[in-house]
Amino acid sequence: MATSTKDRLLDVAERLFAERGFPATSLRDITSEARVNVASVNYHFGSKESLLGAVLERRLRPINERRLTLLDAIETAAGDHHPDLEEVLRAFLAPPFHKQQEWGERGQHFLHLMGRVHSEVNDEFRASFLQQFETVRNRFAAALQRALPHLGPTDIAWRMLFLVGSMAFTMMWGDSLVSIDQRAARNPEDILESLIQYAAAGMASAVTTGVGVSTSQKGAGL
Amino acid sequence: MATSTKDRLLDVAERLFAERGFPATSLRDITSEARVNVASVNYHFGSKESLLGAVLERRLRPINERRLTLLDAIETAAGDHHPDLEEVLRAFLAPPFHKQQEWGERGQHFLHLMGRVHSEVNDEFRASFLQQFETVRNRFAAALQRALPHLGPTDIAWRMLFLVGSMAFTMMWGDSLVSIDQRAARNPEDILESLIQYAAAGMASAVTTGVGVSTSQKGAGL
DNA sequence: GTATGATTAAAACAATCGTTTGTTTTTCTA
DNA sequence: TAGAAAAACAAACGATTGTTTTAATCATAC
Repeated sequence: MATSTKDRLLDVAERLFAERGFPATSLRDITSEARVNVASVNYHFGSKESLLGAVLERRLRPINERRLTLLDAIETAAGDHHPDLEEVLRAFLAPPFHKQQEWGERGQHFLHLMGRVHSEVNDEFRASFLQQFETVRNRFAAALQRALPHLGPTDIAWRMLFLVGSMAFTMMWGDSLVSIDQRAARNPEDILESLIQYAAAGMASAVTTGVGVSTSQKGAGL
Repeated sequence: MATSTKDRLLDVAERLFAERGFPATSLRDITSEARVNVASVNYHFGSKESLLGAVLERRLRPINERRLTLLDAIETAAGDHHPDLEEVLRAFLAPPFHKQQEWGERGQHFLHLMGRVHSEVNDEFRASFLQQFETVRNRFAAALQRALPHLGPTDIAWRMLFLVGSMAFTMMWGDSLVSIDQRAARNPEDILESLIQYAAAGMASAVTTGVGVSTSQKGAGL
C-alpha cells in the first residue's frame, strides 16, 4: 500500500481543516475523500479532536525543534554579547516558512490551518495545544530580552504578540493578497525577509508610552 | 419592553459567536439564552449567516465611518504635504479600540469576533464581508503610499497585512496575554499607542530585499 | 491449515443541526 | 372596537453530526 490509512487521514484532514475549518469539516467529508471507512478515525485516533491534535503535532514538532536548534546556535555564537535581533527573529520565523517549502502543497495547507487553530477550537484544546509552544515562547522571550535590553518584559510580551499576529496573517492571507493583486506576488524567501525586517524595526523601536506601570487598568487589558 | 427581540438576538449572538465561534454556536444556544423562540432568527434575519452579517454590520459601520472621517481630517490638514505616518496609522487603529471602550463589554466580544471572522466563514460570505472594507483599505493604502514614498505598492500591501495581523491578534489575544501574566496588564490606550509605534517603525523601515520584481515566484506567493 | 490479533466495513446509534410549518398572540391602525 | 399586520409560539421537518457496535477481512505466527 502506498500510504497507510492513518497517513491518508492525516493528509486529507489537514487539507480540509485548513480549507473549511475544524467545526465545519465533518468526519464523513474526510473519510470519503480519503476513501476509508468513517469508523477509522475513531479507531486510529480516538476522536475528531484527537485527529486534529495529531495533524498539528506532526508538523509542529519539527518546526519548533528547528527553531530551538537555530536559537541554540545563535546564543552559542553570541557568547556574552547580545544576540542580534534579526537573527533571533529569523530563527523564529524561518522554520515555518522553510518547512512549508519542504512540504510543498501540504505545507501550505498546514500554515493555513495554523492560523485557524488559534480561533476555532475550544479553550481546553487550545490550552493543551499552546503547551507545545511554551518552551519556544520562553526561550525566545528571553533571547529577545537580551537583544533588546532597553525594553521591559511587558513590552517584549506585547510585541511578541504583534509579531505572531503578523506571522499568522501572512501565513493565512498571503495567498489571498496575491490573488487580489497579482503584482503583490513574491517568492516565500522575500516574504520572510520582509516580515523579519518589519518585525525587527517594530521590535527595536523606542518606547514612549506606558513606561513602567500602566496608568488606569480599567477593564482586563484590551 | 427593555430591549427588542432583534436586539437581544444580536447581543447574544455577538457574544456566543465570539466565545465559541460561528459554526460551533447553534441557533438554539442563542435563542435559549436570549429567551426567544428558535424561529425568531429566521423570521427577523432570514438565516443564521445573515444574523452573523447583521452582528458584524452593526459594529463595523461606525468603526469604518470613523476611520474615514479621521483620515479625511488628516489629509485635509496635510494639504500638499505627506501625511504623517503615525497619524494615518492612528486613524486606522484607534476607532476599533475606542469604540470598544465606548461599547464596554459588548465591544470586547465584538473585537474577539472580528478576529475570528477572518477564518471561520466560507469564502462567499467572507468576500461579501470584506467588501465593507474595500473603501477603507483603498483609502488607507493610498494614504500610506503618500506617507511612505520610498516604498513600492507591493511593500505597502504586504506591510498592511502585517499591520492587520498585529491588530487582529491584539484584539483576540490581548486578554489571554494578560491572564497568563498579570504584569502585562495595560490600559487600552497604552496598548493602542504601543501598536501604533510598533507598526510605524515597521512600516517605515527601509526595504533591502525584493526591491522591484520578485526573483522566482515559484508557488503562488507564500 | 488454523488460530490470533489488527484493521476495515456496513449499519445503526442517539443527538443536534438549520429551517419550515401552521397557529396563536400581540400590536398597531382605521 | 373591528380588522389587519407583525411577532412569537410549539412542533416537526429532513438531514447531518460524532460515535459505537457488530461482523467481515486481513496479515502473521504457530
